[in-house]
Amino acid sequence: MAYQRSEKMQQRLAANRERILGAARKLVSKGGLREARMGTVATEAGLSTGALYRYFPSKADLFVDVLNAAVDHEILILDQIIEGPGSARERLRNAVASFVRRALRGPNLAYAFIAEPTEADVDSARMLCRKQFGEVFKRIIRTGIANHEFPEQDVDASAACIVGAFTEALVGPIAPSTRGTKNQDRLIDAVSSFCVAAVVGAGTDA
Amino acid sequence: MAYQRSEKMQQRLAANRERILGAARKLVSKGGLREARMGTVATEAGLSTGALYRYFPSKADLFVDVLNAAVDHEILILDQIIEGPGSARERLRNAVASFVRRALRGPNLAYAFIAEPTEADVDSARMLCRKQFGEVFKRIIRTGIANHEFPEQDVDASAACIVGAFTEALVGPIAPSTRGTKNQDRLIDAVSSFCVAAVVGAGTDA
DNA sequence: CAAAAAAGTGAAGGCTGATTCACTATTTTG
DNA sequence: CAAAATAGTGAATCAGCCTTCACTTTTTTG
Repeated sequence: MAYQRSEKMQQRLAANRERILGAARKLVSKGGLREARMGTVATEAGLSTGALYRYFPSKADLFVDVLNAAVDHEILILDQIIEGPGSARERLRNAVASFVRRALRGPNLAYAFIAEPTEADVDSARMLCRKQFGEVFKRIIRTGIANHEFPEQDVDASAACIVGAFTEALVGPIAPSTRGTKNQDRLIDAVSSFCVAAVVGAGTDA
Repeated sequence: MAYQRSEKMQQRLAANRERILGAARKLVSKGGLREARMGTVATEAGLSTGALYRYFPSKADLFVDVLNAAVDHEILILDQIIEGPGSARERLRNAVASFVRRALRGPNLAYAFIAEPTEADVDSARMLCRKQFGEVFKRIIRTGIANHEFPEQDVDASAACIVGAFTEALVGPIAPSTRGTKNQDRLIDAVSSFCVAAVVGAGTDA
């Protein structure tokens, strides 16, 4: 007769899977993808290397899962802000500020991912994630344009620029130093002001 | 007596070195760092793999040289614009537009480099390059602030945001498609407007 | 509880690609 | 031109890691 996993067994397996994901997440947020070896993940998760392959078909798959989970979480938060109350301008500002703040707080790692590449498979997933972030910002920009809070503009370009801007502004600060909270606040402010001003004033120039 | 290279020999060696660099550049701008193998570089340059190591101590060294050369070239161009005539605002706009335009034209590859990562050694060189670009933009922002063309702002943050913004806006377009020239012009315009507006309006919000 | 199934182990296998090196070819020297 | 020095060759070596697999342990079945 067919093998049937007991309740307890199921839970243990699920727990293992979580531990693997957690271990991978931890390693990435510490040393980046570059230093995340399968062997280390296994050890960290308290399993053998071979066991990992019972849960994930390949390294790329595992890390894409980690990436997606992290990003989904961030997107959710951004979405709440974007869909929430306030003027488009306020929401835009808050969304950017929130993202930057969370990134600086670390050890969140949507950022390690965003900033740093590896194998082709994971890399293309990363691209998609950036696009996802872009989508969120496009929505708020469109809203603002509809409102006449923002001038007409190339929504795709603006969204990409926003994502690029805060990403880049994070690259330096994120990895090594945890500069003082005061500086962090200043950075959050600078970056969000930059993005808001850009969107509010875009198309003004020509 | 000590061996002394003849004129002709020296030139041949120098030419080889150039051919190697050229081959490497070509391969990177085509397939990215990821696909640039030492063997291929050698073939492309008409030499054997071993020979490369007479000219460059390692793959990383070779590609860092390629990167730096490409970036220096771009920086030079940016510098001319930044130090040239016109209002700070115009110069800023032109600098961004020029960079984006050149990137879209390809096969320039400061971009392949900017967008795409690899080994730690090359990667850290890339970081430095980004910082260099940032420096250029800091200068023009400072100028504009001094002029009262731009409001007071966190110059470091703004410069980083600019570099991030146009970089990101390029990532999609750059690699696969050469979208029509019309679209390219539109993109160039959108990105530079974005950056100018951001700098002009930064600090306005709060 | 014995047999069957599934989970877990970790050393060995493989792959990719940089780097080396014993050797050959070319240049320079005297 | 012979000897010495340097340049060039490319197959073999080395290294890092992911992935596999023969085997052990645990769980489930009857």
